[in-house]
Amino acid sequence: MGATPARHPPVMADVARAAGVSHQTVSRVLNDHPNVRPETRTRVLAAIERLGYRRNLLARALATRHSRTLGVVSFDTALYGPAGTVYGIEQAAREAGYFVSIVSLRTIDREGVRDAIDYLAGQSVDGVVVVAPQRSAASALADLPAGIPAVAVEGGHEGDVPVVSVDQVAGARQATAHLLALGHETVWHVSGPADWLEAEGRVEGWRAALAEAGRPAPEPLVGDWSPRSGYEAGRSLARTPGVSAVFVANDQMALGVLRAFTEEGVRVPGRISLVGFDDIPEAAYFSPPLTTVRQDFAAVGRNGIRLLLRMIEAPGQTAGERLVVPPSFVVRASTAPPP
Amino acid sequence: MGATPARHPPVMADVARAAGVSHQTVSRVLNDHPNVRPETRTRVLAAIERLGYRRNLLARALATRHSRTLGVVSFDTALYGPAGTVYGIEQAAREAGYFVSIVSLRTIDREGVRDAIDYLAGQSVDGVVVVAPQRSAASALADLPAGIPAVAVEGGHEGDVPVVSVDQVAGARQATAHLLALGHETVWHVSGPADWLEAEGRVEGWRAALAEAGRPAPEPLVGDWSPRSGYEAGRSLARTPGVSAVFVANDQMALGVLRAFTEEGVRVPGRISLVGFDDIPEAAYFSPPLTTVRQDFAAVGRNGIRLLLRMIEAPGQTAGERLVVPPSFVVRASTAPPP
DNA sequence: AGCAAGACTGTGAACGCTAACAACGCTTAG
DNA sequence: CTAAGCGTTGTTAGCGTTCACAGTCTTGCT
Repeated sequence: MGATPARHPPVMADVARAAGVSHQTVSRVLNDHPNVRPETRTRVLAAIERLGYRRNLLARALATRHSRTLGVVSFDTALYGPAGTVYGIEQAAREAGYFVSIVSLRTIDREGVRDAIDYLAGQSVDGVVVVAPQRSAASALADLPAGIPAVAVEGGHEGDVPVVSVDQVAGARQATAHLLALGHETVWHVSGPADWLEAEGRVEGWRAALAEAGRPAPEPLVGDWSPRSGYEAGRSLARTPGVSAVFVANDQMALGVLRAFTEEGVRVPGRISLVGFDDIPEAAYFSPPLTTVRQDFAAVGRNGIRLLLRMIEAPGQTAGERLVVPPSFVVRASTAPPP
Repeated sequence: MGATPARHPPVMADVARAAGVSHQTVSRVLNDHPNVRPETRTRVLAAIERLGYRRNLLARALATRHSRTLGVVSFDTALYGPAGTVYGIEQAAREAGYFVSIVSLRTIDREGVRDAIDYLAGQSVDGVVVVAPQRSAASALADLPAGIPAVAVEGGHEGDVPVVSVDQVAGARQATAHLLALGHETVWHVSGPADWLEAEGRVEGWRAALAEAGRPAPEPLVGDWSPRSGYEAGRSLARTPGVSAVFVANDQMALGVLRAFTEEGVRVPGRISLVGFDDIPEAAYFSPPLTTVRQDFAAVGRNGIRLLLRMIEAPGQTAGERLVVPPSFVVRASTAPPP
């Protein structure tokens, strides 16, 4: 009772003293080493409990040279897609016994991604997953610091970093083909912003379906994912003669289009059919309920982690793998044969 | 050239050797200590550059006993509210030169929150912000491990942990008063799930406004925030005679209500007026555009960080502060006088 | 010239943990 | 009866930083 109670939280040595053993024995108990006498173990455990001891993970990571922490580099985690992916990542990592440290970039350029990864490397993360939906982000992966396992999700294939993503082209193709099969002459497109790989993939799929059917591809209207930009595209489309089917690159813009059509007196799907992309939770409750392409973002995140863990556990084969999650097409009430 | 190139990334000692100085001088350069000769500084900098040296933040944190990292405990980061808040937190923390480590709980109970905070404490985070929109989470804050600065956001007042949140009561009151002022006899309510503090606050504000006007409060319908639950409430409401105004506890449910009304042939705002809560990006493009209460989630996150940093820099006055962000009322086209 | 004050740099010891090895006591076989 | 073997524990040395202190080398002043 002579020593003043430590002002700092207890450390391993304190526990050792309290239990009458060496710090190393405490460490052994904590790490489930086999050769500790049961009685000693319980004594140590009791001391830990009594002192409220918590092991310092930083010191542990410093000594072992790995942290059981995975780094995530993301961009605008408030968007539906990235948010869902990051959520999947967190859950999968936790299940595998890893923790997650997130760096969320405001603007996503080569330098930002590099800095983020450098920071994470400084934290001794065991691996990194980069949410790289934009071309600029994906290309930043080309010159990753070697030595640290990394995967990209929601991105294109660049360098030899493994990638997990939803097959945008297939989804867009299916959406377009669906409209064509209903009898529409051609399908218009409201695309996402230029730098986004997903936007590009959807344009590509849409073009491919059109080309397959031998139909002309109208000039796409370019949006920025927001309902507002969809609204503007919708106004323009409503006034363009001959438009009977529109494939919109995401559901939020589709809502904007829908709103513009309502204001302009264009009935959906009576006069114009509409297909979206993503299947946000709201889409089923639009008026009319939106036919769309569902992406399982959480699955993308989970698979990203699975791939990353495989790389961590069996390094070497850093083959530029590519894992594709198939989208699923959800038919609701916004599509019908042309008038 | 005799030494084999280190298999591990270079450490401070390597830089020191390369620059012909002591490791301590390298440290000084890195930490911008004043007393380093300019020439020495550039020599060290050059060596750092040449070797591609990156300081090990773990070791630094271990030595300094703080990590310039803030911990975030959150729940379902895929929801609009928490996602927005977490985004605000990340941005504000980054601006202040802090990093962010996130633990995202699947279910939010006392034990989960405790574990999360313990883990973060083990990471030597300098502070913790808990996104605690549920009563169970908020009450978990009552027995926080002392010593580590913490604030709660989006939560109620419990224990003496400072809280930042949007004034739910005021928002709900305003929404209800708006409907009353339009001439509606009374206002019905579709509430959020039981355990949520925000749901409770909105019920309270709604009740208060009704009581003030001396109007009876109908039994609220309870939803779970999802469009689907709103849809069900909407069907029920459409068939209840005498309903002319509904205040829905969030925009997603309001969308569901809207959909049900459309299906039942109930015109909005012709026969029933509708007010939502949150102002999600989609709300302005509903049919009709939704009158709603906007919450600035990012501001909540930013203020949470601001409060936390104040606590970190000036410990001691852990007074149970309470910072309230005012909501703002956005009138669109879903409200009108009763028929 | 002499000497203190200041600038600059180096040395050793933490920080709290794990890894590697050494040492101890007890059993068991030769 | 002794040596080897095993289970169990303690000791020492890192992991890569920073901190406290002790030096050394300039200056500028008397």
